[in-house]
Amino acid sequence: MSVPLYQAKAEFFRTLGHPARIRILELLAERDHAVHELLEQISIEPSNLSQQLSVLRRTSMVVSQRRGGEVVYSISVPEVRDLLLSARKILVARAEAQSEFEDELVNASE
Amino acid sequence: MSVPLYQAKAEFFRTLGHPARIRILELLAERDHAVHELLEQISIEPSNLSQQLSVLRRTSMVVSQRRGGEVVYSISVPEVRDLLLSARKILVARAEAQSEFEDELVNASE
DNA sequence: CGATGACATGAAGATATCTTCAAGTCGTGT
DNA sequence: ACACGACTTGAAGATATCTTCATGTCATCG
Repeated sequence: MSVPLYQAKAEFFRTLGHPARIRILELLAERDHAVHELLEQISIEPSNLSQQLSVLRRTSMVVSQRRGGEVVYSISVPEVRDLLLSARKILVARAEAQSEFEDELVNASE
Repeated sequence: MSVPLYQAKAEFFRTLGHPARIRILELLAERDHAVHELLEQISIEPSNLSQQLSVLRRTSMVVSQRRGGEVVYSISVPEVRDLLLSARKILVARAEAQSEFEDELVNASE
């Protein structure tokens, strides 16, 4: 392997590390979207969206195809869906742990 | 929720977006480690390791406890293990898809 | 053909993240 | 009390990432 696995993993996670890109992937996880459809859902400048799509393309997370006047994007790696779900679970678990801790502070009885 | 979920997710993935932090989490996924033990496995300056540990602490991915002369770190959210596994699977799938594509180019018969 | 809508690209300033260095804290053994 | 090992912290320069603006491409429609 040319690039160590842990470095590839880091790069992979880094491409997920942007709110717009997360939203894009979540929308594409539901169904394919044309760029102008994404634009309706995500409040971001068109050229910025294009940039974000280009980093997702570069890292092979999505693929695009021209369909008449529009360009349609789809998720290339369906497993990304599971990953987003895992992340959600962890965030929820972490949030709960956090609020338990706050509860302990409030009921300073334990 | 104060911060939209997709933004929290992005932050979460961003903290995974660094080779050293991935290595730390992988080591901690096996078992707890003292800082000097991590230092043996990861080629990085002590102060840099400390910085990376501090971002993992800040985002509640790990917790630390002093034990005598040393500081022992552990994973706070066990589900991180699954996440790293998912990531590995995706990377492998993506790598395979990539090499299939290269094969098609070579055997330009299809 | 010319105009228009839908996207992509390049460049540049603003912002965030990395890495390293110097200094500081906290226990332990002497 | 002192020195030393194990870590942490703050600051600063180097590097990477974001956002925006100006411009360019491509297909369709009149």
